[in-house]
Amino acid sequence: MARDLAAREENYSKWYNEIVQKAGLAENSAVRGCMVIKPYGYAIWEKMQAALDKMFKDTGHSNAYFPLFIPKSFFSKEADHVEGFAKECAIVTHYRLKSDPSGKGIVVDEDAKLEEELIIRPTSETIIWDTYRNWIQSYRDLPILINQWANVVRWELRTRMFLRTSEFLWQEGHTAHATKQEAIEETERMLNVYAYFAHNFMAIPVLKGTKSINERFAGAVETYCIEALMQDGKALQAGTSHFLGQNFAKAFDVKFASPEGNLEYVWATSWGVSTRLIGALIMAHSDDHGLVLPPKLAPIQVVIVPIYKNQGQFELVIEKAREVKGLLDKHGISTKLDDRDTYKPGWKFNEYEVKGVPIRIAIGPRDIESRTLELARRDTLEKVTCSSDGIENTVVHLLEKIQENLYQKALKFRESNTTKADTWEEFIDILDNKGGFIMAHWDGTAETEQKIKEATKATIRCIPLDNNKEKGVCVLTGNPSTQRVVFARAY
RNA sequence: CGGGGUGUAGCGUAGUCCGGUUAGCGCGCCUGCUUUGGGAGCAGGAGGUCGCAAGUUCGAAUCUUGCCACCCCGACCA
Repeated sequence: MARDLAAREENYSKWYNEIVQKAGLAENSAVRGCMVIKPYGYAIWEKMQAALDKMFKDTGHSNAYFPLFIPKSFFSKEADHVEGFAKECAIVTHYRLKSDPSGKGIVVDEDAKLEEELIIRPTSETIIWDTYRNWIQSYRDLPILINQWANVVRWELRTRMFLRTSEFLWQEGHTAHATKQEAIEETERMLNVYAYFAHNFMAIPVLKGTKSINERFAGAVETYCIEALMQDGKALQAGTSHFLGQNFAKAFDVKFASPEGNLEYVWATSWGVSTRLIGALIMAHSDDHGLVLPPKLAPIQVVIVPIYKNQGQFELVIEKAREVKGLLDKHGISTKLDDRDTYKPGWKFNEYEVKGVPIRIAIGPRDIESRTLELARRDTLEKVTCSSDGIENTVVHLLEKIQENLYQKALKFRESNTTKADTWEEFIDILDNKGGFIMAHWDGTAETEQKIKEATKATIRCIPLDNNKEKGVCVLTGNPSTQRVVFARAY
C-alpha cells in the first residue's frame, strides 16, 4: 500500500472489499447492512474463538447463553445505556403473519401485536443483570465470571463488511464482583487478554488505554480499550473492557449481603471483541496481492501444490506430497494438499495467495529427482528451494518467523505513523497529509474534544495506560495539559 | 432523513443523449483436443421478462409518468 494519503483513502475501501470477496471471506447479503460470512471467513473466526475462549477459561470464566430478545422496559432502567443504544435498535412488535386479504402475499397480522415490544439485543448488559439479580444474594455467590458467544444487532445507517455490519458475531463477558477493586482488576485483566491476543495471535500491535468521557461505553464508569492502526492511517477500536461500577446493579437492584451483614450493590464489568477483528486482520497485514494471514490464525497454514505433466508423474509427485502432508499434520500444522486436477498450478498459486495462506509448498518431478521442495512464503513473497529432509522443522520455524515478521512490520508501520503535534497547524497538517496516531496535548474537557471532532473528524482514541506525564498546552485551546493523548480518524 | 448515482446473462459492462435488423463484449460456465514449475490456447456451445408497471409510437433497453431496488457521500455508530 505504498500510496499517498489521498489516493489511499480513495482506493482503500475498494481494495478492502476486493480482498474480502476474492479471498472468500464474506459477501453482502440480501438483508440490508448484514453480510454472509463464508466458510473461509468463518474458519478464521473459529480460530479466533478457540484462542480467546481458552484464555477466558484460563482466567476463570465460563460460557453461558442469554436470550436474543430483551423486553423494552429493561432498556429504560439505565439512563445512559438507553441513551447510547436507543437510536440503533431493531424492535420486534408482532408475532404473526397472515395472507394479505387482497391475495397479494403476506402481511403482518395487526391482531398479533405484542403487549411489550422486544428489542433484539444490541448488547446484553440489561438482560444479564436482570438475571444476575436472581443469582446473587450473598458475597458467597460472587464473583460471577461469565462469557457468552452470540450475535447482536445494531441498526447502523452505514455499514462496512466486518467493520460495521447491522448484525455481528462477538463475545461479551459480564462479571459481577463484591468489591470495586476486584472489578477494576477484572476489567484490566481482560484488557490485557485482548492485548495479548492482538499481539501474539493477530500480530497486530495495540495501544492500551482508557476512553475519554465522550467515547465511553454507554453506562460505564470507565472504558478501557485496545486501539490498532490500519494501513490507511485510520485507527480501529479492536476491543473494549468496561468497568461498569454499580450502575447496572443499581438499575436492576442487584444487592448482596456482605460478610459484615450489610446489603451492598454489586460491582460489574463487561468486555467484548467481535468479528470486526477479521476486518482488523485484513487491514493490518494485507497487500495488493490479497489477504495475508498470521500463521496462528490461518485456517490453512501450509498448502501443498503438486506439479505434473502426466499420470506417471502425478503418481510420483502425489506420493511425495502425501508423505509431506503426513509429516506436517503430525506436527500440528494445518496442511492442505490441493490435488484437484481441475485447476492448474498457476491458478492454485494465485488462489492461495489471495487467501493469505502463509506457506505454499510446490512439489514437481524435478523435486522428486533432487529430494527438494519449493517453499514460498506469503508475507515476503519469497520462494526458496530447500531439502525435503526435515521439512517439518523447516516449516515450523518458518511459520514462527512469519508470525514474528508480520508483527514487527505492523509495529514499524505504527511507529512511523505515530506523530507528535504541538500546534493546531501541525495537527491539521498531519491529519490531512499523513494520518496515523497523533500524540497531542488536550485540555481534558469534553467540549474541546467535541470541537476537534467537528473540525477534523479526529477523535481521542485513548489515553494510554503507560502514558508519560508531560506538561504542555492543548493543541486547540492553549489551556494547560498534563499529558499527551492519542488522536486519530477512526473507523 | 438530506445530496448524488446506478439498475442490461452468474459477475463486470457497451448501447440510452439522437427510438429502427436477430441487444454486443469480457470474465465465468459446458464439450472436445492440446496443455500443466505463476491466473493456459484453440474450436464449438448454453445462458437475456434490458429493475417493475402503465403510456407515446408502425416500432421502445432507448422517450414520458409512476413505482421498486441497490450503491456512494453526509448525519449516527464498534
